[in-house]
Amino acid sequence: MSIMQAAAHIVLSSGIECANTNAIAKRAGVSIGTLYQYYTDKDEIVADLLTEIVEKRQGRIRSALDMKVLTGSVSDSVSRVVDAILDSENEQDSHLEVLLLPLVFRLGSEKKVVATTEAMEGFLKPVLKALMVVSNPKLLKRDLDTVIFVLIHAIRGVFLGLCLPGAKGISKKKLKDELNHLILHYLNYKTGHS
Amino acid sequence: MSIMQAAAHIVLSSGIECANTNAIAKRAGVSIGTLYQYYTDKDEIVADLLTEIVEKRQGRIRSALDMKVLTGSVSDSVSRVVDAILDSENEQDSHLEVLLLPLVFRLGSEKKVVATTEAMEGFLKPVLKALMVVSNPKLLKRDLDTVIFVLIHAIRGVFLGLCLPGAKGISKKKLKDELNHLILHYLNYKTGHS
Amino acid sequence: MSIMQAAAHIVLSSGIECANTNAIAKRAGVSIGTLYQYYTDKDEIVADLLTEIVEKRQGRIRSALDMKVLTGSVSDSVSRVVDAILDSENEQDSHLEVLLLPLVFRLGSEKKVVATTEAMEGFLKPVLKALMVVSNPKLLKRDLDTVIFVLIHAIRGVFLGLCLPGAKGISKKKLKDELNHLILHYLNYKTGHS
Amino acid sequence: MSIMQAAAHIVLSSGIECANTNAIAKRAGVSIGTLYQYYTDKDEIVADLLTEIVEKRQGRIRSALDMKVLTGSVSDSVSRVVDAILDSENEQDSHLEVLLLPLVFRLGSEKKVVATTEAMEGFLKPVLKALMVVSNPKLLKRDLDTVIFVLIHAIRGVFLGLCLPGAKGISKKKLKDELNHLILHYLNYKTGHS
DNA sequence: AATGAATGAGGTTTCATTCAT
DNA sequence: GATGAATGAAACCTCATTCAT
Repeated sequence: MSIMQAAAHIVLSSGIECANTNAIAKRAGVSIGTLYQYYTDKDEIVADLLTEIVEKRQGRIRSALDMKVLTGSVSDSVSRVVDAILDSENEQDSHLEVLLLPLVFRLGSEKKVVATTEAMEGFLKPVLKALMVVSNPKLLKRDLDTVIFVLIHAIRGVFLGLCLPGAKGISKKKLKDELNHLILHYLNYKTGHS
Repeated sequence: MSIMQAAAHIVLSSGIECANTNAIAKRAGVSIGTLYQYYTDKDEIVADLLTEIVEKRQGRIRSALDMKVLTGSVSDSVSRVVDAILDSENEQDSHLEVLLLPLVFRLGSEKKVVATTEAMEGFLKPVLKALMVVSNPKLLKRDLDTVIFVLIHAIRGVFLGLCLPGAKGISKKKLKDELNHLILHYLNYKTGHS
Repeated sequence: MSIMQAAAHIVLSSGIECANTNAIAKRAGVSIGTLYQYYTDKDEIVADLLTEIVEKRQGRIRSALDMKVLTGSVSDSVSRVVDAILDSENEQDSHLEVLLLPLVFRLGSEKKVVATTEAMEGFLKPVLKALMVVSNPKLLKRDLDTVIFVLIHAIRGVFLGLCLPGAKGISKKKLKDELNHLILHYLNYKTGHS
Repeated sequence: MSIMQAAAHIVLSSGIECANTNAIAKRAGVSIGTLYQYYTDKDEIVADLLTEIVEKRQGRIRSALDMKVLTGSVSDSVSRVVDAILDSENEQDSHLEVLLLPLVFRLGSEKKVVATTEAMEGFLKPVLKALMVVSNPKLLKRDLDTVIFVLIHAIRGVFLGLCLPGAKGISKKKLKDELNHLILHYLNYKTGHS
């Protein structure tokens, strides 16, 4: 088991407070000395783990949109983005993300951290902006930055909410439908259900 | 300065990692012994701080809705809730909430923690449900629990997003407008702008 | 409840580690300040408690022997001493004594401590010595101090052993018989059973 | 100096209250961190120290009896046991035992503690029982468990008494003689002196 | 490269004791 | 006398990190 996997496993199964470097090394089956040859310090392990998760999701979103933005309808694009955000190859990645979030605030800015928010925002912003401007001229009357801020954080809130205790009974399929609904209506499009 | 205020101040100005019991006691101008006469352990300090913030907001929301839900229009109710959530007597409360959130996961459930999510959810859920059912029969065709889940976490996401670095340029007024817009359109109401 | 009783109660019911001054004061229904007006420090509380127990037992032994040593037989005297040691007005005194013993070693010698051993030894020694010399001339050939040392610590060992977990099934009556037997045979007297 | 030796040394020279983990580590010439890599907590140090002492004595008693119980006389067996209990390779072990005894009551039962009493009792009980039954049929009329209880705690009392302040003038040789005397007479055997 | 024993700064918590009211 | 909030020295223990092998 890699050091990264070991860290993820411990955080998920025992909580952040158990994820100390000695425990991670032990679980990874390497010595603590070896761990420190691959990572300069603990922060780097956390940062890398977070980065990995975020980049995985980013990749999914990117490939969901590639080449199809211009050709498909806005509604299709939105649907693909929602799928890409809510589907996770590794089911536990988003849970991990919530658990690691705290540590982001501890990480010095000089560290190579791609904070999850910024990552999501940084990537989605231009895509959404383009999408919106092109396809719905009415939006130009509103403040685009604010619209995007609301959109991104609303999506993100729902996404992270999935990992909280209150999300037990929620069906993923229904959630995707509603999220599509939310986005499209917010952008003044019609959807199937209403 | 009270222990609670001292804890809040340190978390906000220096980060969670600096908020150790000695530092809190020092900042509060009391001895460490005194601190431990008021709080049984560090977790309780965090829990109480979080509870305080959450309850303050809950109070605002509650009084924003009291007596006016039935008489006013849905659009007015939503607007009042949004105002209550985004306005903060103490400007820094929401920032603090984001910083403390992580620790909720560490806190044993036996502690008197009103986790922020649950608190918001627990209180808003019935209000929103009533509001929706009464005023928009079309919603009955959708799954109400999922709708509410999306609504709450979307609002919450935007609310918490305000404290992240990316929110610098966002005007609160515009944000409120957009959030109202988001909610009402999601619930199939019309608003002024679109 | 007096401070002394409170201390005894806590030690017996919750162990020495729970018997701190604050807990004792609380249980006694007085403030910690009041406690410190009656006792100069914690050691004095322990010392007084121990002294109380020891003196109570000493009183029992003394009155058991008073006036009857010269008139009765050795066997009767021994029997009375054994009774006096093993019977306890307060059943829990000896248990308390074992639990407090540790603290004796902590107590500075300048404190008014009558250590249990010394107390028992100091009082029994002359009595036993007189008894022995008078009634069994053969003993003079042995080293009286050693004989008494063995006797006292053997009795004391059995007495304290009563409070240890292994003593559950032991009947007090049988124990007294055997202890009488032990002592008398050791001093070369005959008893009823053998 | 090993951690164990350091702990023993401090307890003997300065008392239990000075035997804190920092002092032990310092005396042992290791860091406090190292100490905690070998022992999970302070209780374990005490428990191990006690266990070590008890097992050392147990070993002596065991080897004193091995193979010779059946062939030799009862009087020889008793004499060997007494020697094994009172002789100590390390002169200070029994003193240490008395000082540590108190702490046994504090130690959770889940700890690997072989409490001295139980250890002594657990081992001596069957040996003594066998010895008695085989060699003195008269004893069967008495309650064997009580007899053994008295014997063990009497021996133990004398043994531990050796470490108390009152034992200064006692010669070990004379003491052994008297203890043999005590035991054999208690079991209705005759010895040389009387 | 890999190891893991050793480190020690620093965190949390306890509790005997004081002293202003 | 009585009170009890406040004190702070000192205990226990953790864990990120180093470095000799």
